[in-house]
Amino acid sequence: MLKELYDRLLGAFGPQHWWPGDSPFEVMVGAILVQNTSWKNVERAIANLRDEGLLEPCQLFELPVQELQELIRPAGYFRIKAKRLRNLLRLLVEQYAGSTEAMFASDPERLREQLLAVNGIGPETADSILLYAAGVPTFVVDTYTHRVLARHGWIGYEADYDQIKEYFQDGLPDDAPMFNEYHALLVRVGHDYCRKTPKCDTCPLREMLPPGGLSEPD
DNA sequence: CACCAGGCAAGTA
DNA sequence: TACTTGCATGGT
Repeated sequence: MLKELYDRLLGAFGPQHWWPGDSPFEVMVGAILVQNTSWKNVERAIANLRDEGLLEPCQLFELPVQELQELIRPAGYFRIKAKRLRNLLRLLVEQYAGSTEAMFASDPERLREQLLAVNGIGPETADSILLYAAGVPTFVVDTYTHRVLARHGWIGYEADYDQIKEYFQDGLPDDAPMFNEYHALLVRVGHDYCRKTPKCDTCPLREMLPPGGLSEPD
């Protein structure tokens, strides 16, 4: 069922080419910066860091917080995100000598716990780092995932992050590239068709509703 | 003008 | 435990 949904989304939209950034570290930075923010704004912030030669763990950790704030300002929430970035950098630099390879060599479940212990990293950011930077086959859940599936009756609106994550991982093979593409496709269909004013009439999923059909938004 | 974007943590009762 | 609010820029 979930595989069929994936095939249909891929057929309707094609590959989304999401987020193999120039380096795993850049992906980690982006994972923090994109929290509740459009990717377009994040691109400017990352470009600022790249122009300054700061897309490297130790260099960035040495940068004073105020300067970091100014560089990432276009991504919004710049004061809190500067703190959050530095919290992540502290883990990377102090526990893994600033090496993403060393960090990703760690056991994925242990690393997930370590990431979640960082103030400013919640489940989606942790899983985004694991999947998109480390290549670990873990499913990333976001607000669109929840909304699309709930509205189509696949899950209940009350389902929480870990329940939705399990729902996907139990129903699909452990395949990181597929999880990568699946999440990107769900964001795409959510953004295009499943907003607060839905465009369900033209949604590609309209023809594959499970028994129960569309439910009311929230 | 209002509303939204690839969340998260802190505050309140 | 279960809600609510703050965080902030840039695009529609």
